[in-house]
Amino acid sequence: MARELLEALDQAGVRLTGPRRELAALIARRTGHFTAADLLADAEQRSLGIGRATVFRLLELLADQNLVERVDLPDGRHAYVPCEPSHHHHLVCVSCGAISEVDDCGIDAVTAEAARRSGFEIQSHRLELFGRCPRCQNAGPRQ
Amino acid sequence: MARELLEALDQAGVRLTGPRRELAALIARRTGHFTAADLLADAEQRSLGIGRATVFRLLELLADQNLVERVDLPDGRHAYVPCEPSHHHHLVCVSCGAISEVDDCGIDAVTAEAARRSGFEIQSHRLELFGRCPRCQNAGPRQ
DNA sequence: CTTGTATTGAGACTTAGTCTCAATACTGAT
DNA sequence: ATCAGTATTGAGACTAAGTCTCAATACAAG
Repeated sequence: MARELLEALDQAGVRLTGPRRELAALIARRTGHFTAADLLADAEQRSLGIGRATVFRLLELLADQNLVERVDLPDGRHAYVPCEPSHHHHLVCVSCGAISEVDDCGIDAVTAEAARRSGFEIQSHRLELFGRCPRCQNAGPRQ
Repeated sequence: MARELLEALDQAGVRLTGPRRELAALIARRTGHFTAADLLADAEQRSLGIGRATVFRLLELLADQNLVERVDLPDGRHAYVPCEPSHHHHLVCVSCGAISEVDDCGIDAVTAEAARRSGFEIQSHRLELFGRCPRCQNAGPRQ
């Protein structure tokens, strides 16, 4: 998966540098969502000597490329989720942080209806679903 | 509208203090969304001597009471929107910041379908729509 | 009025993110 | 292979966003 990220970056015409390869590997081995701080901590723990700015810069690059999506958690923090470049939405598990992707399955009708009612010209939308993944449901009763 | 906010706070059993009255008035005279920093700037401009902490504390109170909703702007900033306490979503004008509320109009079906496909037990969701309001559309071509 | 307690402002502190700049290291051309 | 030009880098200063503490204040119930 790190390979996919790197290939996509290559496609985008940016240099495949050491820090970028290392960060791609760190992102690949993460499960679920993570914050910039998480990634930074991973890098520091391994003494990779990667600066804060580099982490933010890479995340921005990946987000521009739609290889990673920014998610706003219910508590207001910003997290990132590695994902397919096509348009879709995320289901976020509030217990373990696992992420599942869902395609549009009907949202377009909702946005069209909202546009009709309000007169707005809708340019983009963001839908985030929060709940518990199947594993956490099995693992025990609601925390 | 400031009155409504204050009444609701009173209902909630908190004290109706000077700073809270003043901030409620400032919120009431705002149109569209605003950030904590905006409110703080309003207060400072009028030399109300209201501290930063007080502003954040009131916003949190209002959010708990669903009198104000937190919106994550596309650029990642956090904003607040005064609104009805019932569940609904917001249309945000990216030109002027105007806000329009839309009720669910079909989202529940979408979340139910997503739950069915993924196995998640969905607890909450957040939908934000971004575009241009009718006024900005008339005001001129896309910026 | 008085009194108990919620609320306050100040400002230190933490966390998130941006910016600058000289040093480094890719990469395509030779 | 090596070279040269330039994108990228890390360090750390900086800004912005938000939280926390604590002594002082002010609300509101009696």
